[in-house]
Amino acid sequence: MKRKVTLKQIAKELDVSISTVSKSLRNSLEISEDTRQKVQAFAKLYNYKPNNIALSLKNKKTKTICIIIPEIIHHFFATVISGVEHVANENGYNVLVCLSDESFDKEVINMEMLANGSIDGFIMSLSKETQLKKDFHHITEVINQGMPVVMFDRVTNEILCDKVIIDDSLAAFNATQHFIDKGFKKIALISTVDYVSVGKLRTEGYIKALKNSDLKVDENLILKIEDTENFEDSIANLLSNNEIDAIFAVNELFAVTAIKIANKLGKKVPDDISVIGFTDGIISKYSSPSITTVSQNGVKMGGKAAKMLIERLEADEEEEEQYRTEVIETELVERESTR
Amino acid sequence: MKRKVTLKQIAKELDVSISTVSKSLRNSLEISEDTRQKVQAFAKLYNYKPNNIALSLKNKKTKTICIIIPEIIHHFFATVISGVEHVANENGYNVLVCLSDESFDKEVINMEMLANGSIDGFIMSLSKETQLKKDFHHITEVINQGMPVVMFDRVTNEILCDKVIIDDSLAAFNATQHFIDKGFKKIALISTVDYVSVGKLRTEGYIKALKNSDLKVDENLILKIEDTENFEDSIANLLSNNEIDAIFAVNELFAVTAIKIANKLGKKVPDDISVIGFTDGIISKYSSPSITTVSQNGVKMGGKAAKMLIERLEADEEEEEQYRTEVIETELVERESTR
DNA sequence: ATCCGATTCGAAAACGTTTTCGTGTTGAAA
DNA sequence: TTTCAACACGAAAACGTTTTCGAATCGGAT
Repeated sequence: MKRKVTLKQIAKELDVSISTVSKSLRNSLEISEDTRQKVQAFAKLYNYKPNNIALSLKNKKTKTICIIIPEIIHHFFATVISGVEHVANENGYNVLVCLSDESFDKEVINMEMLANGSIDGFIMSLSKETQLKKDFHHITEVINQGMPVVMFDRVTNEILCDKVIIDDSLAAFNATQHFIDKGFKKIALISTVDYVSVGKLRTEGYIKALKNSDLKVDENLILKIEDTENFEDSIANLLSNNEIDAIFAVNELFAVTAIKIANKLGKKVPDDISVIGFTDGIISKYSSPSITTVSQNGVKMGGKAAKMLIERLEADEEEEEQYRTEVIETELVERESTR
Repeated sequence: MKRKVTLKQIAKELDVSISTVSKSLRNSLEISEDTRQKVQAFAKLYNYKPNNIALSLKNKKTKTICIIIPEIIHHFFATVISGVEHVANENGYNVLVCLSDESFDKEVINMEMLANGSIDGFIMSLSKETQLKKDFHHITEVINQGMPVVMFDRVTNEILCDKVIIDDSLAAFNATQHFIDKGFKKIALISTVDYVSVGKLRTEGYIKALKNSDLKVDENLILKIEDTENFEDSIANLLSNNEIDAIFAVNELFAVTAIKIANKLGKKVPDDISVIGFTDGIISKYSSPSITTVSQNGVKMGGKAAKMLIERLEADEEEEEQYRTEVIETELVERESTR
């Protein structure tokens, strides 16, 4: 086992100074051709690689960014990481992944733990608990220390920073409008409780579309699911309403579960009921019938977020103070669950 | 914006030495009660947190581990990360995620880039290309430098290190045996090409089960899918054989696709054909019919891998040279795709 | 007054870099 | 021979810690 070789060791071995070794390896003209060659050959032989930690300490840059997400088992978040990772890698950055598990405390601990020089910046999506508590002091603190933060998907207006979002309201509006255009009359909504920002926005879009077409907004057709809830029963209850001819669900899970329960209740999808989901993930693609869905391009979102963060990191120091909010386009992917 | 405060600044401000500040904060008895209080109060006021990079340099420990996986959009790998992250966090470690994208080069680059002090150890699953090339020099090199590596799932015998695997062969054997026990005669296999280690092992288990029950191994019932292939047609071709009454697929995707194609060909699952998949992921759970599958507990695998790595990191220096291979149990989860 | 032990603190090294600045040597020009 | 630039290299600081060791001060005991 040969330990990593350092500048000091090379210097000692070749009987020159550390500075000479360093300069030689960076091909400084200050050093004679002879010495440079000698040092470089020796370094190559011993497979010298500069110690990243030492460099980080010196440069005050770690070339590492951290992404904090509520859950990784969510396909959407996995795609976001993928996008972040690729853009980061292209720019010579590494990606530290932290999971908040939808917990406020874990989010805070993670941020505080890493804000001490370990990383250069954050990309994050708020945990449900944080959204519920509306306590963002940990984020403000980090930003005040001069560390850039980019929020995506689950964001808040209370923090000023770069953001990457989709227009949840518009996307929901379009999905609902799609139903309306096809002549559906009783369009149900399966959403989350309102403190989840995206759930709220999607609900708003749904309502706006209905109102826009002078359709009645029927509270009985709107189901808002609590996080801890066993939602199968709630959905079954909703679907016992035989008038419903279309369902807009704010995520994949709700959509596929609705289809499953509809089947159990003897209703065929899409013949008796049409279903549109949200988030174009694995489930929508591979369930049968495959599910028409609002596609939310996670890879693109992550890539954009990483790009914004890195640009800010490499900007000439506080030059552009302007924060931007990028909107990623969504698209309705039509599949078998609608007719 | 207030920048991070350092020991030096505190020392200057309070007109004591850096050492005194450091010791005070660590509550050393060497320092008088008075001074300690004063320093601690000041540090708290200015929200002092030691710089992690400086600590890493000093301690030669980063408290960061890296997990290299081929793909993150794979639900299984996402669950593994989840397991790794949680165990790591419990032990005060952070997790750096690297994606090889199934590419040998990216795997090598990632490892070389991080083996220079950035992290304390690796957890990894081989990329397909690496398995194909059988070139593991980058891994040996890292291990030779004294950096521990734990491999999981896609491992190789050519590297000596800790490993976490499932008994792929046994799991496939059991799945196939399950079919045999139920009286199925024409059991098809949808596998990957042999250089993917798990594909090969699962194929072996399938064959072993058949032979064990004196059933003929019919090459026409075995489909080995190339990575780049458009496999839908191949599966359709396989299923045109009307004798087939059961299918064992080595992953979720093959299983769900087989079901879809069977449906198109007018065959009902499970009435006409039973299907067992591999990897208990989202697809198996939420497709209809839901898919009977060999459950491979990714969270447990990741957790175990992280535990093994951390134990080795914190062992009293080269004490236990013994490498271990842990086998995570699999389990057949029966759902609607089998009768 | 002297000595000794305890108490309290600071200087400095160490981790591995990069970079600035200074210094010594060489050669050629005066 | 002197002078000066060019050349080649080294010392040291800096990044932010921790820790070892030495030193100063003080009180009490002799």
